[in-house]
Amino acid sequence: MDRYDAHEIEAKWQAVWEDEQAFHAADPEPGDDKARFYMLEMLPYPSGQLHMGHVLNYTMGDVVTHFRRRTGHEVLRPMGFDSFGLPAENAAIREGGHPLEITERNIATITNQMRRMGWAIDWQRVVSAHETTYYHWTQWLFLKFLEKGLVYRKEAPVNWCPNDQTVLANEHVVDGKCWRCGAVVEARNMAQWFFKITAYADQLLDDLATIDWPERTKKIQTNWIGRSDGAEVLFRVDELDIDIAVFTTRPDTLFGATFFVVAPESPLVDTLVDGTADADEVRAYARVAGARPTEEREQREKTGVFTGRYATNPVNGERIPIWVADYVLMEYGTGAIMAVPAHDERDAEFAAAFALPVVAVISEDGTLVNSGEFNGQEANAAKGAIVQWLSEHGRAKQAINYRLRDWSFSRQRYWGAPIPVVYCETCGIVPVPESDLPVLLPEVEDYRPKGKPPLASNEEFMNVACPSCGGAGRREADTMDTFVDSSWYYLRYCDPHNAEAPFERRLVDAWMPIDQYIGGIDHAKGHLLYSRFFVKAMNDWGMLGFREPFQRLFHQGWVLLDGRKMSKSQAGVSPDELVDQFGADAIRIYILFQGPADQDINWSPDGIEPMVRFVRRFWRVVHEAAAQPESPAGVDTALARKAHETIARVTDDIDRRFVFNTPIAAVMELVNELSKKPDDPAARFAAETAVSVLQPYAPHVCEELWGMLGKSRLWDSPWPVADEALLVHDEVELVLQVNGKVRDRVRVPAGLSDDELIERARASEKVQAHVNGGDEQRVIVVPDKLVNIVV
RNA sequence: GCCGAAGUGGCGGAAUUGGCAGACGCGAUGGACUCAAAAUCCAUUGCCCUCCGGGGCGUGUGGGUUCGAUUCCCACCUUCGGCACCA
Repeated sequence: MDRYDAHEIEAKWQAVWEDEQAFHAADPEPGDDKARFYMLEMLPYPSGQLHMGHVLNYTMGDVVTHFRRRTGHEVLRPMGFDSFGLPAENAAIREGGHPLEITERNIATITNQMRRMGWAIDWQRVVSAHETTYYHWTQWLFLKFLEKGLVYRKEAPVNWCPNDQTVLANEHVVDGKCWRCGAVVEARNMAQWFFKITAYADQLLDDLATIDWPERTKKIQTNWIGRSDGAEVLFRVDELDIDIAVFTTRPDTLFGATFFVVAPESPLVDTLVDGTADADEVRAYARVAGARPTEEREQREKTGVFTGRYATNPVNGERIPIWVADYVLMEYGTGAIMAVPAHDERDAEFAAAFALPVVAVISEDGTLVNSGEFNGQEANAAKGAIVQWLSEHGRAKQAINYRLRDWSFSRQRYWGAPIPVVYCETCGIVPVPESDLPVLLPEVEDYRPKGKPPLASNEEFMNVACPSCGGAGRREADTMDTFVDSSWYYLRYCDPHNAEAPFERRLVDAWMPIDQYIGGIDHAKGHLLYSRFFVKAMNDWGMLGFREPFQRLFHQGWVLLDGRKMSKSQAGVSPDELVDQFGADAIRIYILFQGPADQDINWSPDGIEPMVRFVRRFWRVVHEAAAQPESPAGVDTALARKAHETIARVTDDIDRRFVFNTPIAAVMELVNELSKKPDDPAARFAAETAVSVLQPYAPHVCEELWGMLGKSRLWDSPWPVADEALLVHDEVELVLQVNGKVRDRVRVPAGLSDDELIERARASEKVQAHVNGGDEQRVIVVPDKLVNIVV
């Protein structure tokens, strides 16, 4: 028997797969009816090397890829690099090189790491965001969104990261900090580009019901979109002869509105105070309060000033004072509220601070009081009734508000796709014509951020003729957020070399939506929301024929080092070093055997050595079995049954349950059984089965053993099918309970009647001892499993 | 504050539809092989008691439903995650 040499075997089969392009997915032919499966894991940022978190992610995807291939699917399993953007650029700054050079070096390193892990990737479809052949179409899509009115430029308060020196999307501010670098984010007013994702808020919410995603992820998106159903109610300011609208989710409390509040940034402030005695004072407050940094504003100590004006409550005609206070936000609703201190905590605090009246309108039993003709109605029913009554008088309408904001995606950084527009003094903002794409990212010496976009100081890039009038124009100097690149990369994989269009609809429709997507839950409200938005928009324009990109989603857990997420450069845990030391197969088994793949793993190398031992033992036991004669077809021994049971368990675990640790345990059990029965007539069959079902986990050693068993091309061989007849046991262990406690176990033939089973139970001495002559109250029988005697 | 997820041996974890708690692996203990070690193999291994037959307890805590609960229900504790002056 040859000694098991992981490195020799792994290099050998990796070379074969490379030569054959074994995992290349064939393009769909028009009219073919192949079963297809699109398996995708989130693509890596090439800001360093792979770490064990990637190894978990991609090994899991690899098991699914092999399993689906071998169960008759044409599987698309591509790979690419999210190579534009902050992660890669910051890596370049850290290492003191140019982003292009650093990025491409990292891509080469990661590619090599991926090959050494033996992952079944279609290497002919590699896509990198920074390649002109890719960002050409990112720019093309930008123009399309612009043309469709789903992209706009606006001066708005945005999140500025003082460390990364760029604007951040709301999605990437966590607890007021930049999610990448942790710096406290500042509010700044800047002209920025936005995707109008809010236009799809409802669909993004409703269509969650159509996809198979973890509930917690749907919850995150639901919270983030933050839909509130309510009403818009008009309050009249008689002196000025104007109406002010407020949004409320509690129209049932309208009779309890005792004052009215306007946000300090609201343009209404000026209108309201014009000509009042304290106008200057109010304006001064509004100016200071409106400019206050967000963190300070969240201090919750209520501040505000009375405007001197009154609004009329449309339900009862009461005149209530209008205040300006910074606890009301301009961004949400209408920037003005009716305040009901009796039933809103914030309004209550404000009323307490400024001695404003409080009128309760809902009693303890949940019905309305002090509410005129609505008294006695149940609060929820009253909501509709009051809005109905008001709308008949033209003073209210049903309304919906969202928390979701438009996606700000322009970045004041170098390493990204240039935004293809030109500013012209005569024509304004002019899109670059499609025929002039791509707008190439110029090579600049000094790409570092300095508070203004680095491209702005490149005169050669900036100065361009206006595409519309031919006069002097200036290019947009901001670049696109890397999340724009990753919002459509999975579509490009379907048609990666298309030079005429981002993709051909026929190809995308054949593969999409993605059957299984795997990636970190940290992308729940960013990438996963943006991508859904992109697909919905493109579907509306007829570019593709589906409305959701990711049909099934799974989040792998983190690989933690000392309780923290692993980063790309942790000493001693580089996949390369581990492969050098233990071999790829052992690493692959190790990372999936640690526990359920959606659970965090505390990194410790201690678990790897046992997996190496298992692979060696597996190797030895299969070699011993190979010396045995072929197992006869339909061989029926306990070992044969164990093998069939293993097939059934592994298949069900991967296919239906989507768990990856227990199949390894099942194969270990089979190998243990086999090692105890080396002469069993089913020994060879058991060995073949173990090799076959372990192949998705350890493709190299299994391929080698498959060859040793006289077979070839396991990666292309059909997945084994368990013989149903041999899954049924003819003898079962019957559990005997007395009063619900296990007292004995006996082996009985399968399929006995209830009466026969009770007979066996009564015959047990141990059962008799516990029944101890007591009266049988009741006997519960679970056929082939259990008898419970209650005395 | 609102919403959600999770809590099982010394450790990672298993138990799929309410039916044998602890599969599989680690670690530990004892033994075989060896001059010795490594590797390998065998046995034991939830806790407590034991006259070695067995008995009691046990899945975060306290209740409940049930013949029977890690699994279902209620309350609570702890940890983690999302949202949060969002009207």
